[in-house]
Amino acid sequence: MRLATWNVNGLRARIDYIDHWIKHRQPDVVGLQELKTPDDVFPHEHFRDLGYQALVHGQKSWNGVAILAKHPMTLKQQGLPEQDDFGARLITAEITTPKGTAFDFTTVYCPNGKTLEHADFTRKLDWYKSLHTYWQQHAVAKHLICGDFNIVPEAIDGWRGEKGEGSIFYTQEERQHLQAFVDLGLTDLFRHYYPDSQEFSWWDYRGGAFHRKHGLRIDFLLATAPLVDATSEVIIDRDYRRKIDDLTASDHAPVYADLDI
DNA sequence: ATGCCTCCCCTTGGGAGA
Repeated sequence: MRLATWNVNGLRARIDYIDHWIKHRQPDVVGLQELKTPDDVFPHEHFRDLGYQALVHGQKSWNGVAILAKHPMTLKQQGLPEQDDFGARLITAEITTPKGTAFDFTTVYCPNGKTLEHADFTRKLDWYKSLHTYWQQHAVAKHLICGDFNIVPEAIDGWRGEKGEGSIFYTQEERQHLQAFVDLGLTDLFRHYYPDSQEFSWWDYRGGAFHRKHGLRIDFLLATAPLVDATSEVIIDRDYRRKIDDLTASDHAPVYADLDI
């Protein structure tokens, strides 16, 4: 079972690029973020032709999340309670694998926060509080939450290293909210399997950041213990941050894990 | 310090992204 997360930076602008990745990697379930697409024009038939059912929580211009699945899937939640006015940023489904294992899959597009001084930074922290509450109220043994968290967990996860400490994405306040999920029993799959590796999942479009290795690891797969135990591999798919022919990549790479469930 | 690039919008420049 290959479970993936990907901030695609515009679903409609990325659709041909996404096809390449899906055909080469053959994921079973994909959490997508930053669709920038209203629900009424989501290309359901396009993904159906590739073998996927889609559940969508979109909006015009900004934000938007979706889950693609090759296996039976039912919607459990659209939108983070108490945070509707901060955009379409959360969707949860229950998925049943061919082996008959049921698990919950949540994907999130966490707020950016803009700057430490901006009102959106406080709202970002509040949004995390609501996510924490949501998580506690939807506790199931097998649950994976993935997405763009817009937090650099440790100095190793940002190209600026220790020099970044204290600036937005690297603050203790933001990291405490990530730690709260660890305290609730979730594990960052990539860091669990690669304790010392510096790999990034996002690179700015500007200034040749990808080639200069100026990136951040902000896209995670967080899993409960039974799913951690079932995981055999975790990949940050940086090849898919590169241009394919004339197709522009997202500024985020896909991240996926293979699980025996 | 700012822009770099790319997306979106009842577009043609401006806001947002991280």
